[in-house]
Amino acid sequence: MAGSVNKVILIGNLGADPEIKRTQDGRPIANLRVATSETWRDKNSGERKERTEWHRVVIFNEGLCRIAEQYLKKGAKVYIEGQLQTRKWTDQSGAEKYTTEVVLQNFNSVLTMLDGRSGGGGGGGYGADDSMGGDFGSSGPSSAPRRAPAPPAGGRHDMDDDIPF
Amino acid sequence: MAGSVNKVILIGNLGADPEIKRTQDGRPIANLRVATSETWRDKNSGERKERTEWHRVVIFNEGLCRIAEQYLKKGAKVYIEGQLQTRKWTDQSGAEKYTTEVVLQNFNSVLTMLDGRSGGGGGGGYGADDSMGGDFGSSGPSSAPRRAPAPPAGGRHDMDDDIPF
Amino acid sequence: MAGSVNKVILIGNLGADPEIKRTQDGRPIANLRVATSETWRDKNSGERKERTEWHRVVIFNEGLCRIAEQYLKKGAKVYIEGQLQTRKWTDQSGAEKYTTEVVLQNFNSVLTMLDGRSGGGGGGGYGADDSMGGDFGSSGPSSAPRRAPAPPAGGRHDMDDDIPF
Amino acid sequence: MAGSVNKVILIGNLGADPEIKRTQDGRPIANLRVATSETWRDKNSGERKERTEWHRVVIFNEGLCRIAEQYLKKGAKVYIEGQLQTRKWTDQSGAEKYTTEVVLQNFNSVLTMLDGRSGGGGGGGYGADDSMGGDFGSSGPSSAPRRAPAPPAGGRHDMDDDIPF
DNA sequence: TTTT
DNA sequence: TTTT
Repeated sequence: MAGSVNKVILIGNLGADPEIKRTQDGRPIANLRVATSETWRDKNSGERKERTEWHRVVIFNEGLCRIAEQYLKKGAKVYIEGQLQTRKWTDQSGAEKYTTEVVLQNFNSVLTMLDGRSGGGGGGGYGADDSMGGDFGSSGPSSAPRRAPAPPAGGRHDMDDDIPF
Repeated sequence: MAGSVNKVILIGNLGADPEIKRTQDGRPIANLRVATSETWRDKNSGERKERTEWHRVVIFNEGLCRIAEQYLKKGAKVYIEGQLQTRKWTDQSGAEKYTTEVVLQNFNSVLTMLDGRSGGGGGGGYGADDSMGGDFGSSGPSSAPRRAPAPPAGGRHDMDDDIPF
Repeated sequence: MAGSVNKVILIGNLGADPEIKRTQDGRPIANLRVATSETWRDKNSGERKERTEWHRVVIFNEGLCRIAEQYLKKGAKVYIEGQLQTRKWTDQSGAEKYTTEVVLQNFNSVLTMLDGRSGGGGGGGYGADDSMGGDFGSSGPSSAPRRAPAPPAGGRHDMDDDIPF
Repeated sequence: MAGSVNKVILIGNLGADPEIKRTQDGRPIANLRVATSETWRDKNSGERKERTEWHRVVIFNEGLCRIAEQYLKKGAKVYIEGQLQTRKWTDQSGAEKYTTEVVLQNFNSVLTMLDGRSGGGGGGGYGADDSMGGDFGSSGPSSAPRRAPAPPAGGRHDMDDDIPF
């Protein structure tokens, strides 16, 4: 159609370790179960309420699969950008089913770990808050070499790194 | 869980006129079918490919329902911000089904018409490119002292309202 | 203009404790300095590079100001949704200056703490990963009649509020 | 810092035709002036108010520059995804200045035309509502085995390309 | 079922 | 300087 956008942004926690499968020709596919939740106080009763939503996240991007496999564990908090896709399938009884997933496949998919918890079982490894950028399959931010030359004055690098992050 | 985000952003076209229902206590619910699509050229064959995705959008917000009812028609291009929700239901045969929808219900839902096409049948009305802001149901003052001309804070008025809300 | 969107999404860390000021009529304004950074490996040299960007975030929303004041400290990791605004001002020498800020003021602003670090000095308090929702100034339920499981009726209060708003 | 996100989403109109410059080594840079605006009705006076915000958008991505050059004109409505960057420069009088821009440079930048208006002067050309994807500079195969018809993973081809990239 |  |  064009002029079209299909984007999902989630910040949530993994309900289980990632499941990694492989296609016949060897490419990895990672499946994540991600929970988001909202809490509010009931207007009438004053009770604290909570609603948790579970999302099926499927990663076809090879670099992001590797990240998922190596660093994500049950309980990890993640930032995800993907797109909505609904697929049809048939269960054992022959009944038609539809499943909607958040798919990370395109150039503009992002998977970032927001904490460094090792999760349920595994030995963590990856440090807290280490960046995992997005789409490891391609170039990446591509340095900003042209920043210096043309634009007025010295680059656009407001680096104040006395701050110890 | 908290520290959690569940956001869907769509720009797409309505596949049909909105369907408006009412709850027993009179509140409106609007259902939209929104198509997004992406096109690309096949790496190998060089063919032009297209993939269309259909989204179920459900609007519980009363103001946005009114907008949908009055101004949106089949074919209209819309900008939508909502959240993902999956609900379980049982069909006539007793089989359990799940349906995932993009829900516009919270304070941060947005529905904006991006063109003024009258669509399939109906007589348009609402002007091309008119904004329809988000969540017209409530507000809350407070202002932005340093901003010279600034919309009321807490207001949900990115709207063009000759519309009587 | 209408049919228009102006949205900024940041996940970053506070470079300093929030600064809270008050307008003459007593409303709070919070200023945050938020750093985002990206790292990548240089194509040619193979070196690891990093670029940090500093953002000025201004909160006019009263509830979010309180959150900032009470729970955010230097070093805290936050999720922010706001809008871009550029304002003109004149410095002491009479020179015209422009400053671009990420403003949290409207209904669709969000401020969420993504960790529970107490930051540079202060004693934390707010627990890790607690959500702080958006726009605490307003509310208004509305339920989700079709949602099968009765519980998740529709609050618009992505907040965790043992916090007394 | 890591675990960081810096994203701007705009839907607005071009205030002027794009300005295209070239670096010494021949790479194009496109500058856009994009207006977003919000309208609301004043709580007290009942007057209709409007606030327009002007954004400086800079495109370093070569494919997107070409799109801008060939298809965008004054008045065009666009969808933009980029990131915030502030750069420092010195004016003729030696005064230090800062300018904040929405930069389209990374893999996850998007520029999509939302209408087909030819704008102020020029002869249109590009059809209404054609998509123009994001970051045409690279790609990378891998596919989506379960998706019946699916765009190549890792590809950045939300594009309609009779355009020869 | 939309759109190009 | 756009758009409505």
